[in-house]
Amino acid sequence: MTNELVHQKFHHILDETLIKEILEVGLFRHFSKDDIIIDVDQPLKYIPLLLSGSIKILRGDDEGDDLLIYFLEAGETCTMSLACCMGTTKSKIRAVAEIDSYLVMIPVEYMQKWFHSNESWRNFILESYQTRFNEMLETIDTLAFMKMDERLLKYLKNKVMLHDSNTLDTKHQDIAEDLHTSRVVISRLLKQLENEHKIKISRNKIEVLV
Amino acid sequence: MTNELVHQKFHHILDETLIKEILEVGLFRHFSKDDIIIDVDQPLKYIPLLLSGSIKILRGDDEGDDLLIYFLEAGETCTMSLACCMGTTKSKIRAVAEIDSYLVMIPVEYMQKWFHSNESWRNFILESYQTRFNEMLETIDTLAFMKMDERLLKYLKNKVMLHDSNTLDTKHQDIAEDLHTSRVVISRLLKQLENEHKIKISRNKIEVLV
DNA sequence: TTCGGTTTGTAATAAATGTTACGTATGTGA
DNA sequence: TCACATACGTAACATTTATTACAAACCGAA
Repeated sequence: MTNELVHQKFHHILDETLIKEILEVGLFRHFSKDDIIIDVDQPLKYIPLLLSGSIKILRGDDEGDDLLIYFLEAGETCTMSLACCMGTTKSKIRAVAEIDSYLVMIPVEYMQKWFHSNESWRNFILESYQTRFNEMLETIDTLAFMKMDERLLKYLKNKVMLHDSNTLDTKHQDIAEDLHTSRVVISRLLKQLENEHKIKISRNKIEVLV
Repeated sequence: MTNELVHQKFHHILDETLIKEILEVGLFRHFSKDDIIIDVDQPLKYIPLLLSGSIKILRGDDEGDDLLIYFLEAGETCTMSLACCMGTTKSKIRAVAEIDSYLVMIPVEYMQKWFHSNESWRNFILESYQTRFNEMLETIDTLAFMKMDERLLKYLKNKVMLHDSNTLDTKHQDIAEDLHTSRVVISRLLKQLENEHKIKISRNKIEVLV
């Protein structure tokens, strides 16, 4: 079943030989919602390929403060881990399962080997880097140029897009943590967005109208 | 003379054959201080390798507002251009010569070709990505977790480090643009840093003491 | 239904940053 | 040396965001 998923999610970019090898050496793992897949300062020994679900990539500082950088979706890999694996080998980010998720974990040594031996893997890595690079730029943009109310709306819209549903079941506190601000600020701004008829709020639920 | 520089700055990472090819197909360019090397929305047809000098990589929004992302030093390449070249082909950043600088510009098609044919080039690209990735993370950190006074001091220290001199000849307005704030704010905070004996201010000059 | 924990609303206040306005210093070239 | 542009200092004020505190609403379990 997981084998099927590997084919399904990766055959468009990785060649048959490689997929076969992935099935041999990869470790299949399941994570439940809110499980921490990798944490800051943990050593990275595997490259994750996401088969299903969704993973939140966060930057955490020393005091446990977080900031959402981007989401990982099925068919993608975490470029952070690539960058980390090659260099310091310590994770600089935290990865948390947003919903139940299945992963294949590839031991780093294969990542290196394949990079020089398999063209489709090279392209995959390169493409991943590009995608994430642009997403990091986007994040920087957001932080540097946007006010909190804009950031909040953007965050909500993005979540709605990824979830394929207009309604998010989330509490204000969670949003505050992702955007690295306080719950009070989020509540205030959500109320404001509701007054502008852009969202509808109820307990543990936010309906996005725009 | 520029040929010498290519060897000097890149022989530790790129092999002889490749360097020879770079000398054949690369275009040598000189930029003076404050020259715009590439601007937002310009199409990217070349990968730059920096031979000497220093280049400021900025993110610019629509209204001409800027934010410094990182500096490029001799022996490095701009990973942004890699990411841009492969994808949208339009630059998402602005590159400005910080001081007089010499570059070799490699046409994109070679970048692709070498990526699959030359191991040392592959490693170079991969290493560049790692370095920049970490720097982008650092930038995100700074924006998300630090206050303006901390950001300012960090900016000054970084510049001092890159310049090999305790004294920066820069005006408050320039700093304000790099950090995406206003001149008044920078002047205020600089004064504050001076009172804390961390810097010494004079016209067009800042001496960093810590 | 009642208790108790969780989630949300809101006010009051503080701190950080942004904006406007204008005065003062400093260097340059006529 | 005088006029002028540029760079800097600073006050007053506006806006945005953070913090604290507490009340109200909601929900599930006993």
